Amino acid sequence: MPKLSAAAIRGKKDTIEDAARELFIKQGFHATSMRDISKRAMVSLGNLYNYYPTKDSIFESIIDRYLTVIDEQLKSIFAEIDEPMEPANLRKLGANVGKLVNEHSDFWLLMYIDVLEFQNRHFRKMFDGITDRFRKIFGDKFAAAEARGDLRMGVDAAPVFTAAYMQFFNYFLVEKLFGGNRHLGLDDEQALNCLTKVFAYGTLSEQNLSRFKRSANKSLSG
Amino acid sequence: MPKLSAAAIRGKKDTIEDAARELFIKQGFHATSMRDISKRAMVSLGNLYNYYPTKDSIFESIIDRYLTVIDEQLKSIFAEIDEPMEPANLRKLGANVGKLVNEHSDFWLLMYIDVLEFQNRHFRKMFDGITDRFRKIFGDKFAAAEARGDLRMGVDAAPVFTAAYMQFFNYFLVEKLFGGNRHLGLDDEQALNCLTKVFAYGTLSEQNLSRFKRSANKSLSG
DNA sequence: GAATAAAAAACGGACGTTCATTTTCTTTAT
DNA sequence: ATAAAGAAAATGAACGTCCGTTTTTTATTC
Repeated sequence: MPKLSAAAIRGKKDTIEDAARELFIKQGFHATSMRDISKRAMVSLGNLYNYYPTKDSIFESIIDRYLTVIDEQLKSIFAEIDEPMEPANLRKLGANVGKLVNEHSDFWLLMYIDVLEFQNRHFRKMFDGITDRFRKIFGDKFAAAEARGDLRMGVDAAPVFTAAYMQFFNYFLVEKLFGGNRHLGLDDEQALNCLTKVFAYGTLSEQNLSRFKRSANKSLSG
Repeated sequence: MPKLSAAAIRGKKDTIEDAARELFIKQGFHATSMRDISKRAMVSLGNLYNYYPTKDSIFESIIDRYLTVIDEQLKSIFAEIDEPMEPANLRKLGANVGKLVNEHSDFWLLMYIDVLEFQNRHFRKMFDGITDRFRKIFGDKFAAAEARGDLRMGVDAAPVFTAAYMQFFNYFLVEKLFGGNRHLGLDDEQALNCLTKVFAYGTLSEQNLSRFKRSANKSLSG
């Protein structure tokens, strides 16, 4: 047999990793055997070891690829935010985070596997120094908003923006994975409105708020 | 041998469950064997089955007992809140939640085990309908605050209080279990102040805020 | 037929659970 | 007072199965 093309190898790895991911998510890492993976991927048990040296490495490979996908999506989410503390933008952030959580809930389950079985080795970077990262992305916007007097006196926008980001994340994760069906007593749209309002009123200066109240209040009911 | 007293049985179960809990948390449920548990609890392998019919039942027993402990602590945390939307009380809520998370981080790891390996069967009740529960506890307080004009027009206090509760929880969980060291760029005290401020300014009416600003602003710097 | 991929078989060990056996301690009989 | 009896608790070897991985064999393509 001739050597497989890089594309063919990548394709086969994809089918193996798809199968493994589905099983890891459904029943956990330790409860999933290499035989389970080989059956679902329709590959012989021994052949798995032509592609991965160990079972752990399959998990790591899945995470590595997924992390880059999520990173890209996050980047594009942040890219469309021109004025981070503006209510409409906060709400859009929340909606996009919701989409990210719901469309890739697998990924977040893998994160919990990582917390439990690998001491969160692969996912640490998701949260470590996250406020500083936001400061790098939006630092000038934060400063400009402060200079314009958009923010209340003494408010540092970076941790508040981070808190909003985390709150949106946590809201949708609880909804999706922890069985908190409508745990805020609101549907997703209303919850987004409610949270957006809290963070808007929580940080914006009164002059800015009155402007916001006139222009957008009706669209954030609930 | 005569029958063991109920207290003796309970004592032995405690030592078994303590050992099992430590192992489950350190290395996960599936990675922990009955032999591991028997060794750490200094009980013979076979004897475990005089106290528990299966390995799963040990896990369930641990969770059941822990859930009641946490429930009690939560109850006492809520009991000392007389005015739920008042900033000082929100901050105290946050501090108490932080204590709960840090002193019982084991428990929350068990929750992630439950999410992954038992479809969150045992923990669902933690979040299901949580806003309604807060409405039952604080409903009259919420109504009174609204009647007094403490809240901004159109603000429903229940979901906001829930959001604050969840935010505090999430903040400390990320700090403790997900390796987000100072992920808001602040220490715990400053983070509590920052989050409290957001939720206070996010919900309180302007007349109430100016009162609050005069009296307590200096104590919530950061 | 040389080289590589795929499949199958085999390996040593660990798993959850069962069970025959031994130990422990109260109760009863002497 | 002490020994025998008996019931419950504790033990650890044994069972059958499955695990991750390695090795051997077979199939495929040039």
